[in-house]
Amino acid sequence: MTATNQSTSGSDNGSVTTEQLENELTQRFGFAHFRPGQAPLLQALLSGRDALGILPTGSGKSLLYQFLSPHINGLIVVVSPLISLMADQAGRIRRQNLGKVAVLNSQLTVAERQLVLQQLEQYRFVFLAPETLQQPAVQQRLRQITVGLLVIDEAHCISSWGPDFRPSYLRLGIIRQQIRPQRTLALTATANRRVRQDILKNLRLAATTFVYQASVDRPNIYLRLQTVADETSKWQQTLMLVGQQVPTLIYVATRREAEELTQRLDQQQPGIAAFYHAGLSTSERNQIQQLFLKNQLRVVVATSAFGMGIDKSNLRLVIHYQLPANFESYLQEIGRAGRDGQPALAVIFVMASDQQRLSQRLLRNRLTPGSIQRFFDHPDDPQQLDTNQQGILQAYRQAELPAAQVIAILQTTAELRFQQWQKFWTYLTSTTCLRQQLCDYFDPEPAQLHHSDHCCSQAPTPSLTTVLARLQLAQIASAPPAAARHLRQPAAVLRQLFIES
DNA sequence: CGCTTTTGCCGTATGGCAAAAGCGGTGCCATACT
Repeated sequence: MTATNQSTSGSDNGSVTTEQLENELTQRFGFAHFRPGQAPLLQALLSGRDALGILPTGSGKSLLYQFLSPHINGLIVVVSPLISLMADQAGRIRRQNLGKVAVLNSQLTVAERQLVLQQLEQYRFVFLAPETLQQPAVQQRLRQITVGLLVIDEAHCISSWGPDFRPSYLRLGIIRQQIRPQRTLALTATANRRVRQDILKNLRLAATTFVYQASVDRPNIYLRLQTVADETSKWQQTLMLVGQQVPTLIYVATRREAEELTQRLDQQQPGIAAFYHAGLSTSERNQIQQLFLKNQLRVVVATSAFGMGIDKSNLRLVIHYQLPANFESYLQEIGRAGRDGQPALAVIFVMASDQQRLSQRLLRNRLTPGSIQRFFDHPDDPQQLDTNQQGILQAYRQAELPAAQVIAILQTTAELRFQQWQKFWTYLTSTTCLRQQLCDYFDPEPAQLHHSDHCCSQAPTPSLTTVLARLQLAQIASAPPAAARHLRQPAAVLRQLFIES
């Protein structure tokens, strides 16, 4: 977690001190101190190096490129996975008057898009999706002008979405080499060693790239692994949790499950819950998000569609009613709790029957070597492929990859998904500390841990009721002032709560 | 992959049985329509 290999040549900014940076931070942004990782990443980038930053959710990743703006010649290009994320971040830059900003996506009319492209030099920041970056006209324009900084936001998408969902993510490295940015900054909240290597390799970043990995531990989130015998028991315990009357997010595996669980909750307490999945229209999704953010809706039952870019500070309870696919998803999803630094609870329910059900799901509906080959040989042959599968294969074909290589890529990805799931399952059914395991999985070096009951074998594990009684989630003020987000003592709060007398 | 649920048929009971179906989720972009 320390900055190493300070660059010594090729830059007039190479020797900027943390103190100088902090002065600038206070002057320009009004913060007294950097969050962990911000200063070393800025120093590396100012000295002309490329960088990869793995920083926890809500630790000020966008501040990095905002801060760098006056130190950089040329355009700052930010690659973002979601239109809503682009809109949020562009809006923030506009409100803070940090420079002229453009968003380049399908929400714009053809004329608007052409205008932005024509006047590209006049902007300070441009936000776009990897798909847009693939367009020849966009690439050509970016090659003509100076790109001072290329930012890849949510860079883990390269690894998690690239191979079998959004193949444009796999082409970022090639495009990067063509537009030749002066520096590149990749950012994410979750990346273990394999994902870090995936990101560096796919972006074609050099081995000298500065990598900063912060601890993934979120000490104010109490991790609870709850093994249940059957659906009835899971439902009853969920009712008890929902009875805490705090902002709650419930993750389920399917759209149908989200709707059914919402309906059952609604029968118990009408109006408290809504479901959220990608089958809803954009306006419905926005509406639910807004209600939830404004505390007018207490419970959201969601698929993995809910999360990225949603910044609700006072989420107190995240329930995994069904298991996520791997550690990465789990960490991302529980990470949405307690962003205000106040105590929060993450409960994950595990049933013995989950193992078979979920491994079967992963083994099913896969593209077989036969169907991939057939697609390449006879692209017009309408096989039993869904639109997503067709799109993926089409993209690989357009990238002029031979069928054999596509088969290998998709085979490896599928095997990896299965291994990730098995690994996650092993951990969920072991008796060692979940927090310890999360940190082992993500961190390069052991972090100082803040243990929850699950790991402390010397004491009997308290019941869920006891945990709830200690946490007193409902007593926590729902709307903390902005300053509370910089609070650095959640561990002390927890110690009072858990390590009593 | 193999287990559960639904369907279809029997032929007339409100079952019985076998065969067939069903079984994740994430979002850009385009283009063609009202």
